[in-house]
Parts: sequence; structure tokens; C-alpha cells
Amino acid sequence: MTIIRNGLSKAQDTLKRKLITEDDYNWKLGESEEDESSGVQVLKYIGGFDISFSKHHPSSACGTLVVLDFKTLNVVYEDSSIVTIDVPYVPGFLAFREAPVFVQLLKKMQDSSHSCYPQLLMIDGNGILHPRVGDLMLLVVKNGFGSACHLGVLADLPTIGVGKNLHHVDGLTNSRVRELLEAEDNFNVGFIPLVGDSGNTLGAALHSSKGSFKPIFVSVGHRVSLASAVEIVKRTCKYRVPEPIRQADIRSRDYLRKHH
DNA sequence: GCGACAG
DNA sequence: ATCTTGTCGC
Repeated sequence: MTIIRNGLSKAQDTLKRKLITEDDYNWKLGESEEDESSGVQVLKYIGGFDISFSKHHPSSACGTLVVLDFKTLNVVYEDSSIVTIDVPYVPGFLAFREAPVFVQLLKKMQDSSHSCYPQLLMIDGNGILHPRVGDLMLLVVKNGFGSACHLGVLADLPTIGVGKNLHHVDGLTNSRVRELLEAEDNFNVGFIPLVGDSGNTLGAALHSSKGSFKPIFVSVGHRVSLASAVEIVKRTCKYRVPEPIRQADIRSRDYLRKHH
């Protein structure tokens, strides 16, 4: 197992060299006034990706890519694919299971020059809120490289990582996060920065919808800042899980049920 | 040594 | 991730 982890870590480090953790895109969030009429690009198409697995066939799964209209949150594109996944799940290396299907679905959309190709993707898993994988050429590793980072680099698209559970890393534990959330002295507008023992801000915990005490964990995937990521996630939450991910989740499960 | 460990 | 019914509440 340790030999496997070493190989996966090395592959992760290679991709990590391309990671960008700041805003790097040519559109805006389309606040109100200066929208489309002013000529600037506005964020319109947000993609969501998820995989569901079969109960009796653990190696067969369904990957689903959806695209939603940022403003209406309507699903404007959907594509699912049944695949065989033999790569085992190893904590810290989730992306290696998801990457093949993800790339296949995205490439299909790209090749067909679809009009609603996503400007940004939301991934169910973490971004830089992820365990260290070792030093990178003597450089200090400032953050991890979760599946949202991994898929973002592969697609060369901005990505946001959204976890439903906390992956304990850099001293961040459920009890620690609970303390931070309860100590709402930081009456931040709904989210708490997650600062690890290293002093780095790895993500944010936020109560995304009214009826959920359980937070979601947002972190930078690729080519977006944490501030932008949080803002975008907030705007796409009708329920606890942001719509792009929720829709991909629901539809991948449905598709798998119908076709297996 | 033991437990923890995204989906 | 997946195994799973009802149930309490807005």
C-alpha cells in the first residue's frame, strides 16, 4: 500500500506544479448594472460533476456532467456515462478514480463545440483542503491537492471543491471546526475561514442553507480565490449542497438505476 | 501502537 | 460511495 501511495503522490506533485490558487478567468460575477450590455463576459455556465457506484457491482459506476445557468440554476446540459472503475479508493487520492470519466465527458462536450461549455466547475470533494503529499523540489508545500485541484488542472478550468465532510488535515478536526462555528464572535456573513496549524487558510466552513446545522467545506480548486469560491457557492445553494453538485449527484444515481 | 482518513 | 423506513417538522 505504501508503495502505491508513493506513486500516486508523485503523480499528484507533477500536476500540482500547474496549480493556480488565485482568480484567473475573463468573466465577472454579473452583479447587476454592468452586465452583458457592457461587453464584459459574465459567468453564466457552471458545471457540476459526480460519480455514483453500483451496489452489487462495486466496480461499475456512472459519471455525470451537468451544466447549470448561474442565474436561474436550471440544468441546461446533462450527460452520463456508465464506466468500469477498478482503481481503489485511497484516502487522499480520490481524483485518480474520477479523472478518466471526467475527462471523457468533458472532452465529448468540447469536441462537439457545445454552446454551454462550462466556465467553471464544482467538484464534490476537496480542493487545497487536503493532506500534504510531501515537499515539492525543496519548496515549502503550502497546501494540498485534492480532487477539485486535480480535475481543474486536467481540464484547465476554474474549479471549486465542495466537501460534505471534513477531511482532517493540518490540525483541522471536526471538534475544532465546531468550536470555530460556535464561537460566532466572528459574525462573518455565514462562513468561517479554516486556518490550519501551519497558518495557511485552506478553505471555509459554511452553513449554506437555512435548515442545516451541518456545514459544507469549500476550498479553492484551481484558478479561483477562496473569496470568489465562497461567493459562487453561496449563490448556487438552494439546499445544503450547491445545485451543480446536487444535480450531478441525483442524475448520476438515477441514470445508474435505470441502466443497470 | 492505535486511530483517523473527501467520495 | 453504498446498505435503508419511517418520521418529525416547516
